[in-house]
Parts: sequence; C-alpha cells; structure tokens
Amino acid sequence: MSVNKRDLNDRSLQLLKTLVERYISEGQPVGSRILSKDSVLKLSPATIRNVMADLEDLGLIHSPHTSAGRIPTVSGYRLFVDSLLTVKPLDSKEINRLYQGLSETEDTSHMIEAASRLMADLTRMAGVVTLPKRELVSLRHIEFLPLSHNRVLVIFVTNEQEVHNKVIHTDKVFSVDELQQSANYLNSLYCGQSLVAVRTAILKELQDDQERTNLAMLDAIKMAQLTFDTNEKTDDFVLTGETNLMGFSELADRNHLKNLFEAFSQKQDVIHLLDQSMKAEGVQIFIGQESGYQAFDQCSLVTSSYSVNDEVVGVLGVIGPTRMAYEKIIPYVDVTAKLLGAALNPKTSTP
Amino acid sequence: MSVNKRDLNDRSLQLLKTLVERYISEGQPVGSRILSKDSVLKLSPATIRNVMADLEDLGLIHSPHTSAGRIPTVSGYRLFVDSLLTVKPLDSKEINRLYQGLSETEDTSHMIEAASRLMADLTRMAGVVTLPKRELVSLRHIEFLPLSHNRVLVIFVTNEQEVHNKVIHTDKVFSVDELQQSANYLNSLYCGQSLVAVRTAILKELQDDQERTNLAMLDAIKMAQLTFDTNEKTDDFVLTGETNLMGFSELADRNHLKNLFEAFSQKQDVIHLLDQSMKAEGVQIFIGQESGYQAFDQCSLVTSSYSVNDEVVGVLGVIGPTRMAYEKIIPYVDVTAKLLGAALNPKTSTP
DNA sequence: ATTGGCACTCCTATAAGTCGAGTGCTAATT
DNA sequence: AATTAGCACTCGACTTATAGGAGTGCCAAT
Repeated sequence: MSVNKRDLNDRSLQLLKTLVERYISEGQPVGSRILSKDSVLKLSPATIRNVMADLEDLGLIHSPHTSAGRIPTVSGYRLFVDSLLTVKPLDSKEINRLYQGLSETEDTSHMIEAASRLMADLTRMAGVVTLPKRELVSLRHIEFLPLSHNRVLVIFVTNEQEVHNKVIHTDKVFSVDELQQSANYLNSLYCGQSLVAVRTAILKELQDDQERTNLAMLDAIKMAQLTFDTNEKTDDFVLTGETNLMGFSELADRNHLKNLFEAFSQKQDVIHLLDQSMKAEGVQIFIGQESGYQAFDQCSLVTSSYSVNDEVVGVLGVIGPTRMAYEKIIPYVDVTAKLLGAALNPKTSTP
Repeated sequence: MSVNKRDLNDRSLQLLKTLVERYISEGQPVGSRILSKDSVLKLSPATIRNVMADLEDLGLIHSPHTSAGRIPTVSGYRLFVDSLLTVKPLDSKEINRLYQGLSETEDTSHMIEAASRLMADLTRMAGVVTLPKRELVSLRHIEFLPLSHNRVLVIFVTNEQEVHNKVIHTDKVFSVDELQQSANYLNSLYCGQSLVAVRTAILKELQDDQERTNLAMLDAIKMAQLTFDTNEKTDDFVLTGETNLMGFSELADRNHLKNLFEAFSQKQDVIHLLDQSMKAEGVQIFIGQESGYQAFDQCSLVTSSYSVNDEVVGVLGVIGPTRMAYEKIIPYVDVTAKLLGAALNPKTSTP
C-alpha cells in the first residue's frame, strides 16, 4: 500500500524530495524543466521525465492533466515526511514567543487556549489542543448540594482553581447535613491526590469488606464513585484560527469548507482523530485522506501528545492544507507540546 | 435618509412589495415583465418600468447592470419589513417542535443551546442566543476557597444547579475557617435572593454604619461585593448553525465568509449588536450594513429580546443573508423568544 | 395616465483560435 | 546501458468573435 524508502534509489528520492519541496513552496504542478534546474542532481529534463514516470507508476506523484507538471499524492507526501524531510529547528525568537505566551497565563484553561492560539498565529493555520486528561489533575476540594428528587450536584475543584460540576443520581435522598458530612469525609481523605488515584482508592474501598466502614462513609464513597467513575476520555478541545483555513485555495471549495467546519463544530471526528495521536509519543502526521474522514480530505493534521511528568496527558496540533510547510510546522508542534507540558507541571512552574 | 411609507402611493408600495417578495423567493433580479404578471396590479411592463424608475430614484431598488432587473437596496428591504411585510404565523407543528425541544432540556445552559439550535435548524441559518442576565438568577449557595497570595476562589451556585466561579483579590490573607465562616454567613443571609438583590443589599450594608456589623461579617460582605460588584453585561452567547451560512451564494465570497466567521469567533461585534436589541422589546431587524459592521455586510440579523417575569433578560436571533424569508423568520424568532422566556421562568416550569 | 413600439445596452453562452507548458517516445549520443 | 536531444502531440489557459436574449428608457400613440 505505501511505498518504502528502500524501494527507490537515491536519485529518485532526491528528485521526489525536490519536487515536493517545490510544490509546497510554489503551489504549482512541477515540471521536468523546473526540476532540472532546481535539483542538486544535474540531469536533463528528459531523464527527469523518465524518473517521474517511475514515481508516477509507484503512485507517489500524479499529473492533474497531460500538459501539467506533477504534484505529490498522499503516498508521496507520506514518504516525504517519513524519510526525506529536513526539519528546520525553530529560531530562538520563536521559541521565546511560545514560552512567553504560555508563561503569561494564569490557569490551565487559559494556558490551553494560549497554546492553541500561539500555534494558529505562528503557523497561520488552525491550532487545536485537547484539555488535559484527568490523570494530571489532583483533587482540591469537593462539595455536594442536594437537587430535587434524588439528584445531587457535585462541585469539585482540581489543581489550584479549576472548578468542575456534575449531577449524579443517588439511590436515596440525602439531607444537606449528610451531604456535608460526606464531603468533609472525602475532602479529608483524598484531598491532594490525583483523580485517578482517587478513583482507584474508591474502587478498592468499595470492594473491601463493606461492614468495616460505617454507613455515612459508605454513602460518601458511593457518591464519589458516581462522580469519578466514568472512564471519561479526553472529550473536548480548544480550536483556534479556523478562519485561517479559509484563505487556502485548495480548501476554497464551498462544500469542502462546509464539511470541514461542520466536523469542527460536531467535534467527535476531531476528538477521535486526536485520540489516536494520544497513544503515541512525539509528533504524528495525518495526511489527507489518511485520517479516514471525508471532511479532512485536503487537510493534514500534525499532532504531538504532551506530557507532564513523563505521562501523556493530552494532544495538540495544527490543522492545515495538505500542502503545508511540514519542515516548519513539525517543530512548532513539537516545541509547543514540550513547552505546554513543562508549563503544566505544577512542580516546575513558579507560583 | 430612509424612505417613509407615506412618501409613496399605494401602487408603488404594492409593486415594491411584489418585487421584494419575488427577489427573496427566486434570488434573481426582477424585471418589469415578471412583475407585470406577478403583481395583483394589472399593469403593463412599460408602466411598471416607470414606477421602478421612481423607486430607483428613491434608492429603494437598483439594477446590477443595464439589462438586468431590479433588486432591493437596504432601504428597500427596510421599507419592506417595516411597512409591507405580511408575517406568516407558524403552524402548530412547528410551534410544537420548538416547545418540545425546549422542554426536554435539563438546565438553563442546555436550554439556551437548544433554543439556538432549534432556530438554526428550522431556519437553516445561524441561531444565536445570549446567556440570561444575572438579574434572572438567584443565589443558591456560595463558597470560598483560599488560593496562593491573597486571592480567593469563589464558587457560587445559582438557580438550581448553575455553577459559576471567579477569583477575587482580597486585602488580607484568610484562613480556611474564616472563609468558611464568611460563606456560612452569606448563605444564611442571601440564599434564594436574586443576584441583583444581593448586590444592592450588600452595597447598602457597606454604606450603613460599619461599626454595628462585626468584623467577620464585614469580611464576608466585602468578599461578596468583590464577587458580585461588576456590572457585568451579557458577555457571551451561543451560536449554532454557522455552517448553514456557507451554503448561501450571496455569502460565498471567501473574504466575506472569512470576515464573518472571524467576527463570530471574536465575539465582541456580535455582542455589541445583540446588546442593542436588548434595549427594545419584541422583534428587531438589522439589514445589511445597517449593523455598522463590515463583516455583516450581506447579512441580516433578526432578533428578539426574551423576558422572564416581564423583565428582559437576554436576546436571541437568527443570522442569515439579507435575502431571507423575513415573513417566516420573524415569527420563528418571536415565538422562540417567548417560549424560551416561559421555559426559563422557574415559577411556571414544572420540576 | 397608460401602453405599444423600438432602438439600445450589456450580460451570458458558445465556439474558435492561439499560445505555451509539459509530456511521451524514439533515436542519437556518451 | 544510461543519458540526452529532438519532435510530435496533448491539453488547459487565455483571448476574441459572435449570437442570443433579457431588460431598459424613451417617445409617440391611445
């Protein structure tokens, strides 16, 4: 299905590389004459035409029509980014801008937003950042408020000041005092622990001999379980700079644009795509239809997971047209992921 | 600047009405021949041409080029919606759909979202709803958590289960106990009152002889003031169905679309526009450049404020191309506003 | 006051023709 | 055996020409 580097000789690879680079920078199909001048290889247009015919047979490039040059196919881009790309490191000014931009934020959600916006601004495409997984966050405070029927409003604060809330349905109706007691119990027991740790502790508690724990404690544990049980995935992300995508001619088609933006507002496809990158560390790239989603047909997605304390807690990335300057986008995403991970680390960040 | 109904005779008005209706339904410039057949007036094309020339002189219609028909100008649309429009009442099926859609929601924010989405779906344009003003909401519970330095995280619950939070900067550093005490005091005193009522009560309290209140109480009052002091305007809205706007040929221009969507994501222009409608009751319409914002050039905005207990608490509306079916959109917006107001009223809604 | 008639304008669509870029193939060259 | 020059060919982009038609404005007739 996909073509390996070893299936080709150096000359063909060099030619493909030059062709893709040229196409990315100029946006026009690349012909043999141009390649003959552009490439470090000193070959006549005729020779290059032969090589290009081979590359076309392998499905790496194709011609929009007879008398146009060639443009890379998805496979061509894939081989290019996997094996031929020479990544350009960011200059310190840009790193600094990212660093500054992330430092100036006051809390996690602002930082996520800033990361997304910085990437969008720097790359002039769309930036996306998932909210950090719960593993990262530690419980600061929990509180229960009774609602009508046997529903309870749970408010819990994580990290420094992130407030979450959730409605749970309990077996019986609790009084304000009972709820207060439960909250006190949980606060004293689990404060400062990560949500994951809390969850496992609670499960263990439930499995243990239940008679040992008194009834009030059991109620508290049960409510905590309802609150934290869902194995909630990363279920939301911050997307900025979508409008940048409207500038690209390859996405100019109205239907294309509509599908893309519908995918953005429906969120689920984007989430699923980002979830895939969650599994791997480092930069990942989805080119064109590789994503499997119609809406992202002419788009590439460059992602990187970001980690806190060596644990992957989220994903961020850049969405743009397939024809993007990968050698610049990749380091942007890479560095942003690292800086965001570092900035989120409560141990290294200054208060 | 704008043309009044009385500046024209009935025949001209009838003709303008037919022309606008025809243009709205067909999307093509309307010529004298078509009007001659379409209008209830039995006039020859030649006569109609004379009338149209008058209407053009008044700036109500204009011709894209010599051999095209006429299309309404902004003034033409304005006169049409103000004086000529025959609004079509919604059929009961649609009212029911709106009613059902709003009833099935569990809390305020879902209801706002539902209202926006319902309008977008029914009109196939973009729906927008501002969050209700604070006047509407009553305080249910308040809580303080200490942060680093002398900052305090305030969490307060309004209505049934709407959770808000805010960081305030206090004069001195408070202990957990002190904060707890303050919260208790405020909860006992102001629970169940509207935020506005709370705010005025607090201001009064502060102005009163301060020596009478003990120190702990004073701290509580001060913190409450910091929490509720800002005369916060409606500062956010829910927008849905933006992608519907990509389908309209009159907005198809890439730059137009980009400007429009940038205005959406920047929010401030939209907010300002919606704020204007807040002042008046009932349906308001901004046609094309009337809004004053470049981005809304080819768009019209049909809004209505919505009220709870006869008090305006928010605005909702529909954004679409200038060439929209006002006679249908207006009742959609009108009815949605009324239903949303009713649904938000805690006294009439069933638990 | 209204209408038929008519010359005029300007858009739209179609067709034809030119140009140039780029190709594939073949034969000559290295 | 690999490379290259040469050449006929294809095809899209652009220009120009032409016909057709919709709609107008104006004037004279009703």
